[in-house]
Amino acid sequence: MYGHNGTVTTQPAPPPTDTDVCCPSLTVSPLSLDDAQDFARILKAVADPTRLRLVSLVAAHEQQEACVCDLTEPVGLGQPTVSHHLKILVDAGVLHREKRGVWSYYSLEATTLNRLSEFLSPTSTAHG
Amino acid sequence: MYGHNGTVTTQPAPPPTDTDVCCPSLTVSPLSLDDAQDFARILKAVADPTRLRLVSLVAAHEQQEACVCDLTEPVGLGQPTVSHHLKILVDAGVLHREKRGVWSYYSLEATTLNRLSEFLSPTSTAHG
DNA sequence: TCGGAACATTGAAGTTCATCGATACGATAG
DNA sequence: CTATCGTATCGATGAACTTCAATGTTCCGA
Repeated sequence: MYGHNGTVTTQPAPPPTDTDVCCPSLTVSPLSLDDAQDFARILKAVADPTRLRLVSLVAAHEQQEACVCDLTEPVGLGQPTVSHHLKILVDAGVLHREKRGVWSYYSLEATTLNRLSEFLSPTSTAHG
Repeated sequence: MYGHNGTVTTQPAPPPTDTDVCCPSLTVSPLSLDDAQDFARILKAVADPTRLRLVSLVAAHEQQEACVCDLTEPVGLGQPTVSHHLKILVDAGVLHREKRGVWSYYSLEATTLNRLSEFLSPTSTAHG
């Protein structure tokens, strides 16, 4: 989609590279609009001081999980606001929600953070 | 400041860990409000599809630098809008601007992306 | 000195977002 | 069944963000 101003001469149809298929990197090749929107969606979920603190609180909590009542006080916000932020993090795949009885326990979704970390890493090393 | 609910048994006065001083990690200990705001600011700069594409275009360009005129067409936006996004990225420390003649050449600030990558990495490995 | 080229800045319009109060939902205790 | 507790959702409000058109600024060539 990017090289349409030039004409393809040698290669007839170069297949997408491994980086394109498995884990696109920010600094290797120009991002497609789809990949850009995909990663921007995840990044936007984390790009908020309150949500960063929520993630860190969940990760640092016992058993690496916490319910809403554990989080409202540390971040100093109301329960609906905290639930709202947690929903955004769950929708983005950063946190995982498991309901046990009346409580909702939130835990880390390490895969998403790892994908983000490797995406931003200037030197893409390991390819899942 | 973080482990005050427990009692220290062996160490008399544990100094702040390297992670706290050098490069705080999202999943190690609860973030301070300052650190959260600091990283949220950088993340917010990158949490946009257009800006992600701009960064990737700069990184993939020759000499790993590009001027505004190289970027307006690929992202399909006007010059003022692209300049606006680039300013946000420069202010966040993601890109570096160097003016040569009439042109402004933007290049990657690898340190910031590296810091972000390690910050998000679930298993903090290398420090510094 | 004048004109043009490349880029930055300003002002405005439309949209999205963070936050709160009120309310609804589901589970448990009595 | 009723009351209560922990959460999720809804509606509203004020702020922030994205985008563009118009204008300002700086540099180079004639």
